[in-house]
Amino acid sequence: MVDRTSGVPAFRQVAADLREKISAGHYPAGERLPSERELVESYGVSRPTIREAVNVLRTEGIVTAEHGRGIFVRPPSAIHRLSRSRLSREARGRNQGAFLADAAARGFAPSSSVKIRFEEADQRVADYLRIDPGAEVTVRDRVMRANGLVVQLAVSQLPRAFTRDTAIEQVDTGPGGAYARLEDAGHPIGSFVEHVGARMPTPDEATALQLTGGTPVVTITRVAYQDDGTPLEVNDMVLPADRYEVSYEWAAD
Amino acid sequence: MVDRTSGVPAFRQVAADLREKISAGHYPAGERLPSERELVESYGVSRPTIREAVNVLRTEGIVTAEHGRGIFVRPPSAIHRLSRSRLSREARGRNQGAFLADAAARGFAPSSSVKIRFEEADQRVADYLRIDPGAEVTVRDRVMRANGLVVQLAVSQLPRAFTRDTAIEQVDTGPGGAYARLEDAGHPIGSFVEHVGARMPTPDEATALQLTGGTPVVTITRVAYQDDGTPLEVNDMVLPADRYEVSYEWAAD
DNA sequence: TAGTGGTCTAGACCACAGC
DNA sequence: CTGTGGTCTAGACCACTAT
Repeated sequence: MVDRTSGVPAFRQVAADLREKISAGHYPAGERLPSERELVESYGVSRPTIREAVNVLRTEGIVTAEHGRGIFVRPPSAIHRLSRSRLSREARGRNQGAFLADAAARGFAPSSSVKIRFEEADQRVADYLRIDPGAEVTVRDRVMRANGLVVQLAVSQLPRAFTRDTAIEQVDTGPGGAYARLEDAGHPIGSFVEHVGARMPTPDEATALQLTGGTPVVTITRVAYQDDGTPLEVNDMVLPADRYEVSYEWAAD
Repeated sequence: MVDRTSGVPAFRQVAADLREKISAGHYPAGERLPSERELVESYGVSRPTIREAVNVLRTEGIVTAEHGRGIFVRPPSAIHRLSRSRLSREARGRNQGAFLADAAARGFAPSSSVKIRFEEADQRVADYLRIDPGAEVTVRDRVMRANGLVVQLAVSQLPRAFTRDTAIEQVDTGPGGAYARLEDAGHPIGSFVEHVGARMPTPDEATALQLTGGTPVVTITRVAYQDDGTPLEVNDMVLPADRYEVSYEWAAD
């Protein structure tokens, strides 16, 4: 029931009550909540009010609604842990790059599709790569899946001058991935910088990543540098925040 | 106007149309949108439908609603850039710790409030610190502000054995901050690990950080290790995703 | 005081899931 | 077929902002 004198909106009281019941284990993970019409009865408010309360919990990522089935408590997602060691030369030597290294370490079935195109660099990419805006870049647009589920989007851009006549311009970059091909072509990787942020997904990203409710995405922009400091690649990654944790470690200085 | 035959819900059509007008510059950043009642007229739908469309944009962080004033296009936020150099010994030598180093670098007026308490470590913290659950930890609960605006929450926990009789148990830890005091006490910092993720804020966090609409938070769990590998501190930070970008750089290996 | 967003009602019909 | 969530209407009243 709802306290009409408290000044707190009814839908917030309902949301708070359901949130508390969920965290107290009254509705365990995976469990179905009472139907909206049952909640209308038990809280004594109208259905739009119940729906607004449920929307609060959906935006918080606590529940998901399934059309025709009900409202379910969202189980915690399996977390992919990424650490910088995924980019080590040693990992490249063993297999085909960062994503496959993660798959091997965590035992999921990886698959990915790649589209390759050639474009003129926009201002932002040109700044990262220290080339002129409009210079030609090779764009590798990747969708990565784990057990069929899309888990990562990545758009990698490299100056075309570094990729011509290499397998980087092919769908299959071969063992060790694009970084191994850069090294083959006389561009030894010297260092990486990753810029990490988070935001709400665009509608396109939400569709591609099958994001329900209020799940944010983690964005990582990685820049790979040659050992003389020349930028070789900028890679924009988008990951569902509920399925990833990224770790970095370093020695104090 | 809305196409009733397309199968796309009316509120999504309205949201998509407004989104497009905003990104096309028809409504520039900071601009007020037409009022809900005006939108009712121009799209030919009911007010709840308009409100649902506006809620989509609010969840995406594109607009904010201000009671009694209107709906406004959200300007991009000033970004705080954090890099690992904020934790260098050299930065500690210059001032009073990571947050003040950021303030000095970026020229905002920093302020913070600290609450100190002593607790028994929970399982998660005990795992990080490699101590027994229930062992006493010193908890430093900090709220950090830039020009008066809350920009960061941080809860730092250290085994009490390392903090007894040090300024870490005081509100003011002195020059160089808690890490400098640990080093004074014979615990030289050897390395750091940071685990980065993102999620929607809890209601409490949304209030504390004054988050409107669908702004996610970036979470960073930092563990500081002594040079012999002993964990010294675990620090859970919560930052508004629209105001922060965190960077890490390292040499390829 | 007028205009704004915030909340809420009591319905209606549709689309999907599952028996 | 029944029950579920998804969408939508046409109002109503409240609280806040600005003039």
